[in-house]
Amino acid sequence: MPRNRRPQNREEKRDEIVAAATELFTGTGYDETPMTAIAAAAGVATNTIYWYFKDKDALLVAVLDRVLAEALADAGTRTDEPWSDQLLWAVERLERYSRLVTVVHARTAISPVIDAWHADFHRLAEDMLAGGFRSAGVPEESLRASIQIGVFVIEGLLLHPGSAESRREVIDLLAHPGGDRRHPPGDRTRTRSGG
Amino acid sequence: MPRNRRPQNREEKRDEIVAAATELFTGTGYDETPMTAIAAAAGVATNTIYWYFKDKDALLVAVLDRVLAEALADAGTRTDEPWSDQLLWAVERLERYSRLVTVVHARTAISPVIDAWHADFHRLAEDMLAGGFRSAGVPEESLRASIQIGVFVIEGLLLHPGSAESRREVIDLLAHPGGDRRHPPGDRTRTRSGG
DNA sequence: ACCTGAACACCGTTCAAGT
DNA sequence: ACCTGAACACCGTTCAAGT
Repeated sequence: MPRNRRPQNREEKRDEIVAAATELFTGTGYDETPMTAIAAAAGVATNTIYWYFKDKDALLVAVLDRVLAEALADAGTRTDEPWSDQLLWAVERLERYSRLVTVVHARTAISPVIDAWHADFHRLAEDMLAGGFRSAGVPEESLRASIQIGVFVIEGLLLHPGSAESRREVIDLLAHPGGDRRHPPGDRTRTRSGG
Repeated sequence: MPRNRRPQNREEKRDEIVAAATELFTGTGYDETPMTAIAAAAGVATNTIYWYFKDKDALLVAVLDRVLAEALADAGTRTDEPWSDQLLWAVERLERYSRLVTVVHARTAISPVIDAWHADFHRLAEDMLAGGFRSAGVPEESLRASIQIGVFVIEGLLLHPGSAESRREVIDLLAHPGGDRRHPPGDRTRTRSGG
């Protein structure tokens, strides 16, 4: 009996469970998918899931990690595009996970693992936004607030999926708060300064 | 037997149930409070709640209506203050309901009543923000996007309660996106807008 | 180590029965 | 019309028992 056959199967079966949970959590919803459904989709007995994961929240964390890693890998190929295009792409890329966004917020209040993941994710998002805003010329004094607004706007767009047009409008305004540097929808002068 | 004694008691008991649910939903959480706890707090049998409300979601809607009506009544006394102060006040006033905000988002996907309430609420918030942004001199062309950003930022502040300082920063930047009209960091005196 | 059938505790909701 | 005790269906999790 080879020593390392089991461990390999273990990885595979774990992945199958996470894959099934990802599909069900994003498509049907976390509260709406019983553990029995995940088990059935993965082809194991319900309680087998508890061999691989402490509880349903731990499984959710595995799903979140998986989904985030994929998205980051995709994003890696786009770092040379303009700032607002990257933002727009990220929002559209993540929109399919809007149910995960809401459930993370809902469970943050009660599940320490989800809370920790949520905090980590915010740190990551803030770091990425900091780079973008700096490159867009946002002054250092308003950088922190701009980042916060950026995070909230992105979350908002994910939570309330709307038309492509309004998405573009919102991202443009977010990425170039001064009003300049905008790609002209039909060129226009910007109305700045108090009056 | 007086004809109208019963209806009066009915109102009262309904109110007691809603009051108990409000306290428990905001303090403990929606998913975390069983119907039995609400019934116990209101002094009725569990299934009596179902005489007054179709189901738990309908009770949640009653809670939301109650809480929103109170907040709007409070807000009515503040309409003469400057725009960004009103915004800040609203956020701080609503912060105690952050658990309601998350549960509304979570249940919007599955409960038609909650979905309808949520849509109504967004319309209301957008109307109020439209007035504020217009008075702050936001140009008509970027008004729609500004309103959306405003809604997202307010929701974000409610979902992620932070320090008073960062709250103020974010609201200031949101209310005066041009960058002018801001109170200088050291100085506490407010530059009254409009002039 | 890995997997399972059966049971447990809990919860939203319903029902038949009372006044 | 209003209220209730008891039951039902469902779900996350655990346990004792298997390999």
